[in-house]
Parts: sequence; C-alpha cells; structure tokens
Amino acid sequence: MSTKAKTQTLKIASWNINSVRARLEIVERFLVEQQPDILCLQETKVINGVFPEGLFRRLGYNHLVLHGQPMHHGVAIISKVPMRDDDRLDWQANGEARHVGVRLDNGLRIENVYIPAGGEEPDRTINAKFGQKLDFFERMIDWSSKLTGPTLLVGDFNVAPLECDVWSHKQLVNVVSHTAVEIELMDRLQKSHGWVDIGRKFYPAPERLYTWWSYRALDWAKTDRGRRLDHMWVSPSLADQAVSHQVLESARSWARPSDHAPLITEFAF
DNA sequence: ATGGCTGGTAGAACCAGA
Repeated sequence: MSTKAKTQTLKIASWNINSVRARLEIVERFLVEQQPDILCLQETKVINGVFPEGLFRRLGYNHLVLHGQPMHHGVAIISKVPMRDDDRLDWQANGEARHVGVRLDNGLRIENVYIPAGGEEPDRTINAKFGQKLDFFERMIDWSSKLTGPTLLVGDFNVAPLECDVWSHKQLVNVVSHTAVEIELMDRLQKSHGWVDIGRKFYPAPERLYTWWSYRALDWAKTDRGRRLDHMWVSPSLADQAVSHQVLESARSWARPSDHAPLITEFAF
C-alpha cells in the first residue's frame, strides 16, 4: 500500500503598501477578506522597532520578518506559517532596505524585492537614480543566475515590460519604467533563472493587466492609465504548482489606498 | 491641461514615489 502525500496549498500575496502605518485599515480588510497565508510588503516606510506587529499577530500572522529603514523603502514578509533562513541583501551596498528573503518548511524560498524607481530622466549621465536602478538589475542578474532550488521572486520591480503592461506604449516608451534599456535588463533577469511570469501565465499578452495607477489622476479608474509594475515570478519547476492568480484591482479604490494593487497567487504543493 | 496626489519627517521654496 502506498500513501499519497497530502497536498499543501499556500496563498501568497505581494503588495506595495506605500506606508504600512498609513494602511492599517485596508491591510486588515485585505487579510480578512483574502486570507493569504503569506503577505510580502514593499514600501513599508517604517523602522523595525515601530512596525505595527500587533495588527498582524491579532489576525494570526505570528511570523514577521522585517527589513525597514527610516522614511523610505522597507520590505517585510508576514506569515501564518513558520519562516527561517532569513536574509537581507543589499545589491546597491548603500544601506537601502529593498530585499528580504526567507525559506519555508517545505523548502520554498521567497525573495521579496523593491527595485528602485529610477527617478524622472531615463539617462544615467544626468540622473544618478536611473543608473542606480540599472546597476541594481545587473547585480540581481548575477544573484539570480546562481540560484538553485524552488524560488518565488515577488515585489515591485518598477518595470512594465510589455506593451500591454502599460496604458499607452507610445506615450510611455521614453518614461522610466517602460524604456527599452530597463526592459532589456528585466528580460535578462528573467532568462537568468528561466523565471516564469505568473501574471502572464494566467493573463497572457495582449490582455490588459495593470498593478499601479498614479495618485495624481483623481479619475484614475475612468482613464485607467495603469502600469504593471508589480510581479510574481517562479522557478520553472514551480510553474505548474501555481493554480490561481489575481490582481486585486478593487483595493485601489478602497479608502486611503496604496497606489499599487495587491497580487495574489495560490500554490498547490 | 505632459499636470495632477500621497506619505514621512521636519517643522521646507523638503524628498521620494514612477
């Protein structure tokens, strides 16, 4: 008699929250309504010592791996299931809190990243932040090419690679987040591990798929000038274990929203 | 209308986001 291994399902979410302290009400709503097992946050904008852990623990998320800094950036992984082997990589060697990684008991590694936005001008000779973004990608490519084992790479990549990832390819082709040089780097990053883009696995191009809408357009829902800046990528061996995926666009219209919507993927291991 | 808004921290004619 053989015994069949029990299937484990895990619902994993990623959300650029644009200040976790400013979003207490909607992050609670999200967790109660969607019930993810694990939530990866970017742009927490809080130091670890005053991270609002109580909210998460009250909702059953007793495992928190934090990497914050004052004012800007900041990432965290919050989970109902145990996490270990946490690390915090600094691909810029400048102290910015843009990565946190963990391993689950089933062996899955989760890497949560907040890639630099890159400033206004897509030219590193006049905009150092754009150069920083390009260098960040180069170092991520080196790191990614050496990865072994099943990995989920999630976060705010700050690049919308496909024409159907932006509201107007023509109007954004020279706008940071959709320039050819950024897309080339993102493509090299993807190839460096054979990453599978879960968003496009479930919503193949040329279907519209956005995760971010600027605060500046108050009529954002009507004009729908969105971009797909947030991504969930998996190792090739995990692609078939992603069984559902969605971008929760409705969260963009909740009270005091983040400008990014959450991404949710369910896995069956 | 190639502008618009939001958050943190300071307490700005700020910075950063993208």
